[in-house]
Amino acid sequence: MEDSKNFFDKVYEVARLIPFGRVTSYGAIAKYLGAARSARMVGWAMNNSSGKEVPAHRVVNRKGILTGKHHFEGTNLMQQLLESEGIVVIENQIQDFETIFWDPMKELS
DNA sequence: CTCTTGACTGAGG
DNA sequence: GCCTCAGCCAAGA
Repeated sequence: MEDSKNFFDKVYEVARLIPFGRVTSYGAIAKYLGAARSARMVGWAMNNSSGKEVPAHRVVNRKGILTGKHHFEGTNLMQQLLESEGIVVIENQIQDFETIFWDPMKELS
């Protein structure tokens, strides 16, 4: 957290700070890190985070769609993880997204 | 070095 | 609300 050697490391830390039953977007993380235009890099970091303890399933795109579910093992693993936290997911899209949305800019400011 | 791909986003029609 | 286009930057071929 302190060093923040790599952009990726920051992404991992923020992702780990996401509270239970909450979700955030790639852009929110990127913006919090000062790279608002680098949302793709957040996604790339998540891809590299495979095998780590990063709750990537809590990170979705700005629409609340599980765009990254394809990167998980099963076809519905990501959805199951979210549902396990009380999040309702229909057709790969999070319901009440705005309600459970966790903005690091507001929560961590 | 150049080109393509990608877990994205905002603006414009 | 939807679709399309452009910008963004890192990694791999």
